[in-house]
Amino acid sequence: MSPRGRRPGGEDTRAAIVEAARGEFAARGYAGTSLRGIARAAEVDPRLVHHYFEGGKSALFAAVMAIPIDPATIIAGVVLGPPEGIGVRVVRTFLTVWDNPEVQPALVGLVRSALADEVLVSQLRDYVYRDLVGQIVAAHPHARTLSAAEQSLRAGLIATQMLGLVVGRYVVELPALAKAPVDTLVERIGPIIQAHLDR
Amino acid sequence: MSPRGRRPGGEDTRAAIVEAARGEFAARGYAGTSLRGIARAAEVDPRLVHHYFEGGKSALFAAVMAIPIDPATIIAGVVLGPPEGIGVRVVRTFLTVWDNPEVQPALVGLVRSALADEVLVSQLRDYVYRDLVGQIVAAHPHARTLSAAEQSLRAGLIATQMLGLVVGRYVVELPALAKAPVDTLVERIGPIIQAHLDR
DNA sequence: GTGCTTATTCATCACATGATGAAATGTATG
DNA sequence: CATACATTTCATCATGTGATGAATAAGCAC
Repeated sequence: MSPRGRRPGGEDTRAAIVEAARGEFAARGYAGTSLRGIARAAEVDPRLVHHYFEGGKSALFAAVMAIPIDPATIIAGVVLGPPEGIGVRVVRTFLTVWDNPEVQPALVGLVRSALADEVLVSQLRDYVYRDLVGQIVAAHPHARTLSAAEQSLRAGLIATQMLGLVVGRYVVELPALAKAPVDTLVERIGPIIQAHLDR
Repeated sequence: MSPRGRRPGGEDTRAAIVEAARGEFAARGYAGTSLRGIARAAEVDPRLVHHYFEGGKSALFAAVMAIPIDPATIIAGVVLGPPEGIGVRVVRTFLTVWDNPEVQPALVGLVRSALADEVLVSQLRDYVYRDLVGQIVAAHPHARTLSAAEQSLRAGLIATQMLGLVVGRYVVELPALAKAPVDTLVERIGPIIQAHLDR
């Protein structure tokens, strides 16, 4: 009962499409990107985009921007260890993930597109708050004892700092931020996060 | 030699177009917004958009998003006064401008669109760095004595914080941030900016 | 080779977009 | 009223878009 016929060998063209799509989405956002533009960038017939990604543009976006990162794992690594070091661990972990050239284009594209679209932005909001920053605040021995409103505020302030870091370093690419070594940023920003949690 | 003919009285329809355009650009970004969509939202014939804004979409965007804010004036107000209060003044001034319902939609639309577009983002970069944060750093008695590289880094870190504030409070609209009163944010974030300048 | 399956190409559809032209309508001046 | 100009409407163009169908080429099992 082995499968007949030609094998789905076209792994290279599919990869070309994915790569081109990542680039386009990252540079132009979701609305500004066209399937034909992607095909052009990948030097491929536009029909192939539909062939490999049934469901069209949205499916392609979802497939290409599927981040191979489990937030729970990230959080787990950050939360482990002494509470007085959470700040620097957050920043370091964050930067390590984002500096990984494997996932950076996808993340940048995701943020660029999410910030420009009403429905995507609500998903981003939930993600940032519930899956990331909220977890961090809830894991800190002092911060977790605060009122719910105060915890939300702390989470918001931390989110502010991390969003700004992402936007400044990876989206807007402010020179000084984009060039700065990870250690420098950890050293400068880590304590800020820590202060939001401690005091 | 008084002008003959009908007066350009249609001030209301023009206003409707402007308002609709602001809303659309703010919600969908530049690429995601169509002239016909704007006309539809304004309940107006699409041709009128071209009639009132010659030059099409880009001209309309430029006209509608022209921010009635002079950065120099803003900076001047912030820089005046004791250096140890710059941090809180920056944050307060910033929030006051952005909370103004007159300009908020335009600013949000501008940021949303800028973050999704390659060429707009470079303008945003120059603006943030040269016209805003750079000026602040250069005006601080301690920070201005630092090396150029260090000044850039400080500016970048401050930009991080302010960008994050904007994105978090006005674009993503994280609940705790969006609801927080100005005083609270000034109190929490002001010292962070100050620390970037002082130490 | 024969048959089956996939990859690739070509052609095309219906639709939305930005843009422009021309006519019709309204409103002021003289 | 007649003229002049702005507003508004209607019609249309070329182009780009996402999407689909059909045909051809290529690889693998039998």
